[in-house]
Amino acid sequence: MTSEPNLLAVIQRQLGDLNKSEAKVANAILKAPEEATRSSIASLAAAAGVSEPSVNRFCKRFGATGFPDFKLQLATSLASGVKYVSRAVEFSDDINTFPTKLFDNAINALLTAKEELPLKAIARAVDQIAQARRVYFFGLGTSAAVARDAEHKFFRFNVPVFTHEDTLMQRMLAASAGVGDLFFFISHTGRTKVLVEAAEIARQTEATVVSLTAEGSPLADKSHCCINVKVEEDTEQYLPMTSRLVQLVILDVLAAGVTLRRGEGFTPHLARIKDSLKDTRFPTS
Amino acid sequence: MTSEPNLLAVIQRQLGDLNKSEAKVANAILKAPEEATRSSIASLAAAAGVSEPSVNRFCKRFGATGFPDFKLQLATSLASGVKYVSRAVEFSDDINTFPTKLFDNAINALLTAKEELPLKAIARAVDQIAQARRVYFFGLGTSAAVARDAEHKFFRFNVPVFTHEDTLMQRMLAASAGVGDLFFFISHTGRTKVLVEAAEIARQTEATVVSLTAEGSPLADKSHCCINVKVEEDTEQYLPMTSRLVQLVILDVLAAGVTLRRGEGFTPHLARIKDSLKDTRFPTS
DNA sequence: ACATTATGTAGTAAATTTACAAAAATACAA
DNA sequence: TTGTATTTTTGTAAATTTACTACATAATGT
Repeated sequence: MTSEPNLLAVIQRQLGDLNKSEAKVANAILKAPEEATRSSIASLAAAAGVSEPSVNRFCKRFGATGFPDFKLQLATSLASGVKYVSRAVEFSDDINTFPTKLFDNAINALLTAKEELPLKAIARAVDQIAQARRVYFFGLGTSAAVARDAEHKFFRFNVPVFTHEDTLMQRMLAASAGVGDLFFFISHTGRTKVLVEAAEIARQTEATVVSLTAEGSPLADKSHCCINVKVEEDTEQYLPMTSRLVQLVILDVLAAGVTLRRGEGFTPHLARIKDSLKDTRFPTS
Repeated sequence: MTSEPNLLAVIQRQLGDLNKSEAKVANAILKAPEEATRSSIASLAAAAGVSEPSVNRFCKRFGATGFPDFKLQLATSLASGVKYVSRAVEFSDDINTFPTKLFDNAINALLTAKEELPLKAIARAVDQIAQARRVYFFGLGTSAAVARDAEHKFFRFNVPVFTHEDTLMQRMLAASAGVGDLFFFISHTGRTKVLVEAAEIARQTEATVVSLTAEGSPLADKSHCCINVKVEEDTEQYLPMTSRLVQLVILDVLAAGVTLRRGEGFTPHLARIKDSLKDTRFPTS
């Protein structure tokens, strides 16, 4: 049972490839998914305006053994929380629809990423970060914000952490690197020239190069270790929204991995950092 | 249909109050719940060593209209039950468990946030951002990274956008603000003194103050419009992980809202920005 | 006009539910 | 205790609903 993260999303995506009566069934289900899980094949067929075998064929097309199995998958999919499915926000959307769409997209991206986590690469990156004497997080554009977030997270491990958005600084630091230095490149596409060049320069030193980017990209090729993020970003969308969320959570995973590596004795150190912020805040009333 | 949070737990609890054959059914289900959702009433009856009507009576006892309805509830319960339990990472976790935990926590946070989206506040913030002549995103620590991300997103709207991590710059900019300026403060706690003070200073001018922070916090009190984010961050955890994800998606929502406000004619402008990046990338092979 | 695909009809098999009867358990009096 | 009445539990068998299969017809494309 290859349970998809979201059956409704799959149906929505394939809408175009369906023939007439299958499309009718699809629309009936998308219109009232909850109800579909409680219907008999006869009532769903009536609701869609097709015959019962058409419904049955529809179910088999989507990998179910039959109608009851399909209902089960649908119910499971609905229970996971993401109800509505949208590719992109449309200009016809209003305040009641587009926020939900964006949240659903984000949730879907994380669900998908969770299924295909590159655990070996993650474990290896944790090793390398834990051993590093110095860690540089480099990214540009949206990924620069991710790098900044990583800096805030990782500096707590007593390892000097640096971030630079300045590409010249990135090159110079890469050029002067040595043993114990780790360069962590963050890029959605893995094709940004200046970043790939910086990775190339770093790679010519004794430093370690780790990247959080797309598999098979130029940046991935330059890295000792590449954490592959497969996020199908809607290309019509002009802003990389979901991929950076996945990147952030993967950095959380790396941070947690390093913490676990440090062992329980490290907890007081983290607590001390937290306490140091106490005086900068208004007390809770 | 008052679907219980976890049907298996309910069955377990009532085990003592059941009569012989019902108990047999209960045990069969508890032993292999997943399988039960896929069984027919005949096979489950056989597995439990009882007659088919006994299984049917069992189902009705637990609030279902019949066997199929029961299977549906069970499947729903199994699918959602696992996900809604967010657990902290333990020192006994290993590479196979803690990444999933962190992803589940992130997904849960987004699911919860989605349910309680403050749509009115969001709509209002979109209005205000769309009207602003200048927008400042201010945050500190982790929220500074969020602010940086927001900057990358919002500068595409032909509205001058600024971010500053420097608290003195934040104060000075706040002090010299005027009509048409919008200050957007990002803070998980809403209690960071320097940020609240900057908000207070901005508030004394003609500028608009919007915040993405906790309801009822000092920062929220200083704002014209507060987008309330209710994320129950694990207080034992030393890093605010999930709240910033929710903040980021809400900023995506605001950006999308502004785009929709700009109308369809604005799309070419966004495309132009995207195209401008083309030459900085290695072409896809 | 033929081949292919799509869809529906009707019959069949399977699954579920109901009605009812038998069996077991319980209560109570002698 | 023991036997009997009563209630509860359980199973059998039939009725009903539901889902599936085989085949025929319609639509589509070549």
